[in-house]
Amino acid sequence: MARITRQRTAITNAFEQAGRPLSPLEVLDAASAEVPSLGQATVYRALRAMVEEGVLAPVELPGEPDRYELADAAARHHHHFRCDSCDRVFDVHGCPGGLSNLLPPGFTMRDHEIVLFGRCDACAS
Amino acid sequence: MARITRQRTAITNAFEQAGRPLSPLEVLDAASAEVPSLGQATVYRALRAMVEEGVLAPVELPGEPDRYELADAAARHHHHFRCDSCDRVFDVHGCPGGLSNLLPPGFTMRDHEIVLFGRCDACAS
DNA sequence: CTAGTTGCAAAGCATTTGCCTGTGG
DNA sequence: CCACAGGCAAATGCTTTGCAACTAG
Repeated sequence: MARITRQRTAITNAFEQAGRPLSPLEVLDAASAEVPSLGQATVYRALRAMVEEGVLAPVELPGEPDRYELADAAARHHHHFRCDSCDRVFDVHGCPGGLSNLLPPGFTMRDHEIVLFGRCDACAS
Repeated sequence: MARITRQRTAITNAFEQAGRPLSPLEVLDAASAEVPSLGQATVYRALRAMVEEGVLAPVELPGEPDRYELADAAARHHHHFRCDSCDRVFDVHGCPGGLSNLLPPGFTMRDHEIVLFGRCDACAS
């Protein structure tokens, strides 16, 4: 099982304080404040381990490095919004449904991903 | 303007014969049959140039290298399907709509992307 | 001709791995 | 104690770039 280390705690804290999906670099920045010696390899290893443990869920966006969010936030089916201006990613709840109607004949759908692009409230003004 | 070379022609042919979004590697494989000396750098440079010329449109999928498709195919609004088994990507026409209802207050939507995951007809059997 | 294109190999980035030291339990 | 975790640096994989040779128009 996973050991509870200073680094791991700092990474978990970063996610709890952010409340939105974070990239490995964002995690490194945030957690470095708490554990200055934190290395990038540790962040990547911890993120992967935490995904396997079910603590984090990966958020893969088009044309960008993967991000991660706390698994409990991911439990409710949701999608993502990426701000054109500040590049941050936010959760979007709800889902249009009816996507399986779009499938070509013979195709079966296992899952889907929806990403919205635009401006967040802070950047819209 | 772009010059018409053997390599460029081979790349264009690859897209026309495929009829679906191709990754740079898939392009290299397909076009190498026609121009064996084709190098990867040439493929990347040609793809970028063709996107700028408006001949190709980029298709960015979560967690994967970019793919490209012919711009005329991209002109009609559509989305993509990625097969879990063969990793190929297909176009999916249609769109559920109503996505702007999902936006949090104050957010504005410029565009959206939908990706379906599952099995294509060839792999479903 | 001659500017744009190609091919090769080296350079860049983000991410992963090797290896040895540190440490949680 | 000692196996797992961390830190550093080297390795990897995909994409880009530098540069000399090539070729379309």
